[in-house]
Amino acid sequence: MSTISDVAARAGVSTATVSRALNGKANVDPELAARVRQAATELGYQPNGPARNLRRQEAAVVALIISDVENPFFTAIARGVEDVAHEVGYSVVLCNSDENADKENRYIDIAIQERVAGVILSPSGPAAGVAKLAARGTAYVAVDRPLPDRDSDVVLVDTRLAAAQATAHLVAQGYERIGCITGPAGVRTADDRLAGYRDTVKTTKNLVRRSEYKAAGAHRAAASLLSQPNPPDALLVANNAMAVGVLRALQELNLRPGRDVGVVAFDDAPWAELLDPPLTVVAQPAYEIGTEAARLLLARIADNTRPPTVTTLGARLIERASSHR
Amino acid sequence: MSTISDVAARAGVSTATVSRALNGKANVDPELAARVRQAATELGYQPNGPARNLRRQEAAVVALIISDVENPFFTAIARGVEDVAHEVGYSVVLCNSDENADKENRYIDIAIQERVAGVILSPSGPAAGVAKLAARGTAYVAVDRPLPDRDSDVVLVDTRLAAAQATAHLVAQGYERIGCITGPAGVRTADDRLAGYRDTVKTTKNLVRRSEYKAAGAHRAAASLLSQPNPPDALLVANNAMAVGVLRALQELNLRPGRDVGVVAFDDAPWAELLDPPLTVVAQPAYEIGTEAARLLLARIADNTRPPTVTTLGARLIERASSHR
DNA sequence: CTGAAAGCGCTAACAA
DNA sequence: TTGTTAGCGCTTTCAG
Repeated sequence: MSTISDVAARAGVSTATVSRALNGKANVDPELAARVRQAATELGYQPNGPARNLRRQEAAVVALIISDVENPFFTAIARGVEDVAHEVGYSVVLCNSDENADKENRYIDIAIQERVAGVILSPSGPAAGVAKLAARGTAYVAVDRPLPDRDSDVVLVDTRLAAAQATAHLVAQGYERIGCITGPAGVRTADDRLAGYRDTVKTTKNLVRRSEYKAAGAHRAAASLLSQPNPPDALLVANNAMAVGVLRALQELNLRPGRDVGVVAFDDAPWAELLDPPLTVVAQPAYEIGTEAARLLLARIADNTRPPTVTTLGARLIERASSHR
Repeated sequence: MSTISDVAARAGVSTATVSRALNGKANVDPELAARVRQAATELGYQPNGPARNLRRQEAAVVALIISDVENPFFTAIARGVEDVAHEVGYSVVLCNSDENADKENRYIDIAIQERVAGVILSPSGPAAGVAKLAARGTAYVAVDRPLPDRDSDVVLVDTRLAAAQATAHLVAQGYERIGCITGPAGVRTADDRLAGYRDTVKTTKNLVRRSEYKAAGAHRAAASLLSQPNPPDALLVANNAMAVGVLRALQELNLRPGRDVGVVAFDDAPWAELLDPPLTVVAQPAYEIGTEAARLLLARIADNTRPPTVTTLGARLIERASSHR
């Protein structure tokens, strides 16, 4: 593995000149620069990242810590982040925290140790790790959920409003006992979606269930809700994975979405239209969350003293037949 | 940001001792070690990764370069890799090459520059970048597709056999003009799936289409196939995203899967069962591909002289109604 | 068992 | 414009 001094020797210049030439710094004689580049190519020179990062005290890398790699909502965010970061020469590393505070903290530690320039994360709860980022002055921004007890840049979706509108849509369609299946208490998006639902239907009845943001939990929740003496005739479901569980429960009970039980779920998916009946969804602007978060992070890397901002994006109800009688 | 010398000073020992204590090396007085750990905690010491990696000439990180973060097949692989790597103290960084040779090469360069211990990748073609890994002696293993012109450890699925079996299943169900929609020529999985199809149905008719491994391309392909004078009565579809496009085309033409056109697609998905009729699929053992690849990579990191191995896993046909008349 | 010190490869003062 | 040189923070001989 050749080093900068090999290149310098071959080009007949000093290592400083090689460094300057290869990093496109001004004030290098074009002819020397050419010689340096040639020597570098001939040797197959690859700069030593750790050495560079050690010297610069920072790596041109941003870490993106998301709570579920298998959730298309988060992977779409990842694309948004990547596209913006790459434009300005940053690499993105994706870390999967799996909704698990330990893993999240572990990845935050790694990010700190590797001296990444910044971190974007979807916090899985009141994360102790984030305090470390703040303490070290590492730039970070939260997406999808705000950080409790901490103000930072954050990019959110107005999910409470979206939930309220989705519920209103079900009301408008003539459903009368609307239930809600949402995520765990304490997870902000789960609480907000429930709050939006309650903004629209004031009900004291037992029409709400919570579970993990997963299909299995939602399946149980739906089964329990629908087997009650006085079951709901419509359901607001708080994410995509949960929708799968709910729809499966409906199938098992021989209930047809739309006709028997109106269904609206958060997050659009390519297959939502393929269902019979097609699934009504609240589409969140995931890609834009990513691009916006990346832009904020870059701005904060450049200047960590700027006041924290809250960016709220809107969601869009896409009406399909699962919410029509 | 405190350094190892801060810790050393506070514990009243040398930096060498701190290093030894914190890295769990033998031969450190337990009492000193305790003092060191305490000092480290009090200072919130986080080792400087770049410095450590520079010195060690290697980072305890493996890079996973996949061709599509939004494809559940690859994210399942990612989980497999993570689970194995974490067990032995390696971190995993996920890079999304987007089926794009430039991005892939770029990520390979980054992996080399950052001196990662190894690379797992799903090659998007004859990648020049891989030669650099080999030249540098960085361990790597290919998943899903072998590397042309290069023998390395590789973890594959016997996708040709699986395609042949899936096609045979369609034949057994009484379909008589079976078509195939597969990925781009030159992509090994696409070619293999087509070959498996041809192993079963010897046809000279115009029943094959290729497109990107995406919904849009498959949609066009299906539309073109089905609007022929003598259209197919069944379709083998080479991946999950494509299945979405094909099913959409069927919907538009008012053709019902199973009854009108038999459909089998590669890759299972949680929503496959929700469709009406449910989708018959060839389920690939994605998670196991990941765990196996990680194990091979670890072995190769330990000993790069071992002969390359080819691991082939089987796929499983899951029969559902879309392939029943 | 512990400490002193060299040096990994690079960049950025500082000099020339 | 170019070169010389001093570290960045860590691990690891080598002495003690």
